[in-house]
Amino acid sequence: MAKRTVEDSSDDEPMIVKSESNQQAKPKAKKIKVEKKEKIKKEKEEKEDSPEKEDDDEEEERKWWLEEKEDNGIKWTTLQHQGPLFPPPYEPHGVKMLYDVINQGKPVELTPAAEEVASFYAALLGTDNGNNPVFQKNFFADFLKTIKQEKIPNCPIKEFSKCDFTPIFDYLNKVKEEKKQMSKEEKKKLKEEKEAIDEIYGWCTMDGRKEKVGNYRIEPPGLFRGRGEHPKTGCLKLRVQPEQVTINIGADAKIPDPPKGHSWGTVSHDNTVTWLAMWKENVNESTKYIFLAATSSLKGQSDMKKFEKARELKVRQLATCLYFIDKLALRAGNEKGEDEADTVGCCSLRYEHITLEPPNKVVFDFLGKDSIRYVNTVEVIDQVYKNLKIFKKEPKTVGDDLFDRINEELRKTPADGTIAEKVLAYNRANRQVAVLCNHQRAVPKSHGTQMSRLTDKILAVKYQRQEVKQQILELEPSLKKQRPELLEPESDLDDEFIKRHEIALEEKEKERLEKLLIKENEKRKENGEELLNSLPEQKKKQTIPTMDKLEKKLQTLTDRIQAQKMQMVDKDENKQTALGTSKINYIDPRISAAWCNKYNVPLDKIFNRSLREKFKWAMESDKDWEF
DNA sequence: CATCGGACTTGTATTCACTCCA
DNA sequence: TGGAGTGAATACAAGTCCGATG
Repeated sequence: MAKRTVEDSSDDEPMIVKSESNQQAKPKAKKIKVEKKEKIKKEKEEKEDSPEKEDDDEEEERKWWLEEKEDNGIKWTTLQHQGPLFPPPYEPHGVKMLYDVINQGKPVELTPAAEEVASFYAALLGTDNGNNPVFQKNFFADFLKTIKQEKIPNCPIKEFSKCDFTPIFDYLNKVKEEKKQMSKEEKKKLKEEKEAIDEIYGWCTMDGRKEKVGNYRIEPPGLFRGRGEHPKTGCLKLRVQPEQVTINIGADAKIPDPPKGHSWGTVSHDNTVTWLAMWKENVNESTKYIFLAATSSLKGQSDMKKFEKARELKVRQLATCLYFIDKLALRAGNEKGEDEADTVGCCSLRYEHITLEPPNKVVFDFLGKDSIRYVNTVEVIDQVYKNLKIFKKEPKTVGDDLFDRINEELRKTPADGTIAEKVLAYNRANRQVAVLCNHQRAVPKSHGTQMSRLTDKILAVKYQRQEVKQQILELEPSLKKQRPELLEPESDLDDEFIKRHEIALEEKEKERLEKLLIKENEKRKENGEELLNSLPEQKKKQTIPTMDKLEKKLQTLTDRIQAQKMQMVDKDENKQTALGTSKINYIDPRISAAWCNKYNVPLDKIFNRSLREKFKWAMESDKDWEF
């Protein structure tokens, strides 16, 4: 098998995309053009070929991504939903905080509302937030405010430093512990209750179709956990009342009932927005929304739009490149390595290589083939000038590729590699995007252990392979000459490991036999037979394996080693990069899906279940699909 | 012409739930 | 068998974009 290694190249950027779709803009009827017509035809044919019978009870799944849709700012025509779910009222626990213990302080009597605020803080004792002075200051100011509002008689609380929240802290921990210790039935019941609520609030009907709602819960009260140096971190986030909430719903829809004894603040019927409910939060006065879930068609559509925009940009870049190659006979320009001269061609032009002179002149200055300087000022057509302006727009700067959308990292996938090798290639491309976006993470603390565990796993397989090789040679000693590799000892398989491994194997075998014995005795007990002290020595009927079987086994083991090695390399290279964000937000899922099809890699090696759900619209992209 | 804020998308901390090993 | 460790799900804060406003 040809061995191809996948190597990271130095500085060519993979394609990334940042959302541009901000819905305020309401462009006039603009069509999203996708290769839809042929697709629809194809779909139909497939249906006829294989009449599907599964899911017949479910209504036909809508493939919105195959529909032509006008983007006129209207997001829906009919909308029905259940409104938001409010958090349950506070249930006081009666556990009292202490104040000024050193001076014979006593447990403090608080009203439920004040107790609730105290408990918010108590829960955070010892955490980063709890220890943050700004957080403490803000919390305490609001705590005092609450005490005042509650008109608690003779409340002694004046200083944060004299407060002792540990009784509440301990109590909350105890409750948490008890929750963990709940019986299976109790847990199951709780889960079912949650699912029942989800069934009601988790769905809405938009344009006659059932769509998943994202966060249908009104955010519960608590302490604002502003990150970094946020000046308001720790402030009390008040309980939201229905009177503060705006419901957005179809004009003909039934307005959901507000909680008993309450009414909605406002009811609107704005079909140019996607939110179902909205309220103002008291700490930063920012608006909070209830939106549809990421898997909904609305979100999917805007996601797709985002990537279509990026695709457009690529087409623009290709066209502009072609224009120069055609007009000025520029060389195409390949990727070059670190150790080669920094010369460029058209596609590898960088930011600093051209300057724009209004209204329509472009000045080239770069080193071309054989490091010959190319300086030229040319007049270009308006469209090209406009394009170049876009390609030089911020945040692009000196050193960046002008035509950054043209190179695809995924081309480096080894077509004849194993699945594991291909996945590694994919992850490397994904990683470049993540590195580019600076999606870093701390190296997981168990990384070392995990790596050595993987090493051991590989060694264990190598050990097995060694044995199989020996068996082959015993069966057919003549192979020693023909296939000397069978004689070669496995790499890294040292005596120390073999010893350790054999002991482990022996122990495992012993355990297995013990279990067998127990089982056997149980059976005998039932049948009233006499019990055994040890299993009868198995008749060593070990049939001598055939050459065919041994060869097959050798191959499986070799494959397994290969796959595990790949996994290890992947894991190690990935230890300080978080792939999630780029996979969720920046990489066009159609690129990934098409890649999977092209290289015969199962989709689930790349996308987990929820991502497959979110990107349903992209999952069918066939192998010829091009960004 | 700067700034504000509504409506979204993106990023990250926390919680949940599952797995795997001692 | 339970408990540590993990990746997925969730919650919500933060960032972005762009039209409105004055």
